[in-house]
Amino acid sequence: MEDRLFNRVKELRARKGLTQQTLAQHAGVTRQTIAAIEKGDYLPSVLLALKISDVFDLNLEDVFSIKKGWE
Amino acid sequence: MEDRLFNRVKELRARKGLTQQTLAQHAGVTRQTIAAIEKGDYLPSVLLALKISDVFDLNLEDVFSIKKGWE
DNA sequence: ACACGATGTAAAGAGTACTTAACATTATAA
DNA sequence: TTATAATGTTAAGTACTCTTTACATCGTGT
Repeated sequence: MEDRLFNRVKELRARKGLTQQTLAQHAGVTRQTIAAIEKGDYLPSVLLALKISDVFDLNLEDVFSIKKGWE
Repeated sequence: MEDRLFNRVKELRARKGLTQQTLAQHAGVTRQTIAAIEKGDYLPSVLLALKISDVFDLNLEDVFSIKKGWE
């Protein structure tokens, strides 16, 4: 049993017309960090996930969600 | 400007009558990890924060929240 | 053709989340 | 007293988040 985390950062960012750069600045991280999260390279910390959700004016659960799966 | 994260894990766990051990099992981590989070030693990942919130049947924001500060 | 903004991607290093293992204290119960 | 469950705490090690630097591609505009 392995849980994965899905996020809608790329979609929501595009919907708001934000560049990776500006989202990164608002969240206090680098552009590469945003790119890596969108790509699914790794999961953000709670702090960063909360900041990103703040930028989108959404609850964290609306941006990041657990998908339970097997193996 | 430095942001900190506060959590109500210890309070909510006590309210539910859960031990660190059982909460840890439900969240898929060790007892020491729960203890460290309650103590404020470090911040959990989003995945773990979501799992813990799940155990309490609460939104993540009701368990973990950013406190913005200066210096 | 040339420049520029946005994105994709990769690698090295710093810092941190989490595990495992250990030992200690306290409270409750047999 | 002896045992057992719950918690506090620490240390070493592994895995991962995030930064910095760098180079490449694509699309738009001049």
